[in-house]
Amino acid sequence: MIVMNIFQEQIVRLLSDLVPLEPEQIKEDLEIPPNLELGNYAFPCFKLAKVHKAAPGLIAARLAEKVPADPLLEKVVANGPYLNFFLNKARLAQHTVGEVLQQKEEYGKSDVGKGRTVVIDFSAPNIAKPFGIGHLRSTIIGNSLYKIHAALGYKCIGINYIGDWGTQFGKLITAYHHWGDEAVLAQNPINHLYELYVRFHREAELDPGLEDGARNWFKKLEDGDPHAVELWQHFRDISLAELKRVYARLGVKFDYWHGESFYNEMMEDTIKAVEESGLLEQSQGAWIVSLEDEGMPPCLLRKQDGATLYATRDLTAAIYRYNTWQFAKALYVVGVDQTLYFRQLFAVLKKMGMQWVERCQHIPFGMIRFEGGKMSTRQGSLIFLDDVLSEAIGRAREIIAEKNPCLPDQEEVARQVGVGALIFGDLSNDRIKDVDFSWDQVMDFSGETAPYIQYAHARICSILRKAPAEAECNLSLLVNEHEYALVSVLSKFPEAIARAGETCKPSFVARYLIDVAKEFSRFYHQCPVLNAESDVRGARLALIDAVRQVLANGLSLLGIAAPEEM
RNA sequence: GUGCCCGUAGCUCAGCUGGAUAGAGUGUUUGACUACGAAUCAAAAGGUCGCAGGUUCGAAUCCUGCCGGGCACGCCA
Repeated sequence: MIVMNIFQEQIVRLLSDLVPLEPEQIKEDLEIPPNLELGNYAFPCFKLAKVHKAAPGLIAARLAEKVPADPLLEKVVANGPYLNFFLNKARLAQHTVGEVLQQKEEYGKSDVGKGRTVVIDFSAPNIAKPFGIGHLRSTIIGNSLYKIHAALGYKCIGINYIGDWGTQFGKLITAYHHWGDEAVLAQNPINHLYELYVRFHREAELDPGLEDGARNWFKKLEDGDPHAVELWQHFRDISLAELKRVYARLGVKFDYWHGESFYNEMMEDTIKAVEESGLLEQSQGAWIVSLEDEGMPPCLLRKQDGATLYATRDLTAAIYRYNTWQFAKALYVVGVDQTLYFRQLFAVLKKMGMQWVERCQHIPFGMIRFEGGKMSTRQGSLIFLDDVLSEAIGRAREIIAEKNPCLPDQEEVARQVGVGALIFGDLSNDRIKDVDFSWDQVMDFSGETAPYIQYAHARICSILRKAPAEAECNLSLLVNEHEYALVSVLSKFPEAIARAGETCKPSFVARYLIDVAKEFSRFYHQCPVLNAESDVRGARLALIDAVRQVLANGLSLLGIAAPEEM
């Protein structure tokens, strides 16, 4: 619990006068009961029971007697071994709704990261391959982490470390020489490159000589062979153009497009630095850094033919990034399958004396599989992101045509809803879990989904169009069961963001938004707003305006739009 | 083979870093559009939290072992 509101602070203050524990400890122990009927906060008395050698229930009962009356609290009661705090509902409503409406877009943010920079490496698709849904995960998790850290006050640097260098380009050049067609390439560049890539791997199984050809061409590329460079440049340009189109559809932006090739000129310096630290050794013709003492396989920096590897470039990139930004954190949003690789990379940096390696963190996520199998670009069993987006948007378009045919700007709203559903489907679960791609799930817009949250938002907007919230209203009227539940959940937004940032798990924000939308939907069905008696109506308008604001702020942290109508 | 990760309702998943009767969604059954948008709400039914030990006042959560699944393990990225 790194963020406390004034109510929590007051409870800690009151308790620290009564209990032989440090405020920090009380803060730690303070918990949220399973449901609101048990109160807003609870203090378990088990630890005190040991100190006082008395039953926890007895201690709770004694404490309940001693806690002085406080305007922020409605009551404090002992319930078994717990001391339960019920907040003053009127004060909670005034404070929470007032704060949201005053801070607007700023509500939920904090400044814990003030003055610190976080570098986020995400998306990083392999150019020369179509953008599959595998890269989607890195893209949307990274995008959300960017926004969450920004909300926590960090200066964020988003880098798209595109895979525009490496042996794969040797493969592509080789394949192009064998089966490439300039006309087809001009007409449908991405598809043609994909076909070449798949064909290369199919044929290479029968003819291992192709792999040698590929390694050769990559070596030539690194040595600056004009023909190789020209082809590489061409493949890179057309792939980049395609990528930008996909990012626009997704609504994702980067501060830097420093791909692997960006670091080419610096790589010799890196290898020299490794050598100077006495780490570089030759083994079976390749140049490596041994990590035997760490219980890991060695890290390869140069192949037998002298060409560089992924690790060489990543090492270079890390050093460049630290020298450029002096980051407080560097996050690598990359799949779990590369866990060992990152441990190796960080171990080498550490051996080189780069103390800042402690600030580097691999943010892993589970694999996407399709019908039980791992998706593989090589085998061509890839699902194209573009197709997934089109299907999701198409589904949204259909539903709009059916339910809201007069909606203006239908195409854009369909994009917001369809893409939102896709993003939310991914971010709402713990990123470490593998996901089974299913079209059913992509097409399902009911239940715990982005459209559910967007729908709540749109309904609020619809009410507010009929009667805008007014500045003057009596928020202390918001004390019935549903209003209270809604106010309580609104007050927890800052904590949800803080937790998401701390753990680098956007799912905490996603889950939180479901709670808010669900609580709003209940309220909506039980409590009339427009037809309520005048004072209550004013207060409820303010309440739903606050809900609208929190939903919009939260969706934006996930990279999801909040349309006013849908 | 070794290491890391995962295993909660038919299915997909939450479970706030050890606490109060294990929660949602989906699917099934049923009810609600003559109140502000039914992409909604309400209700029923559904679980030996993989198995076995251990630590603890207290374990889905921590430790150990086993079972099942995934991933990784030198010239790909």
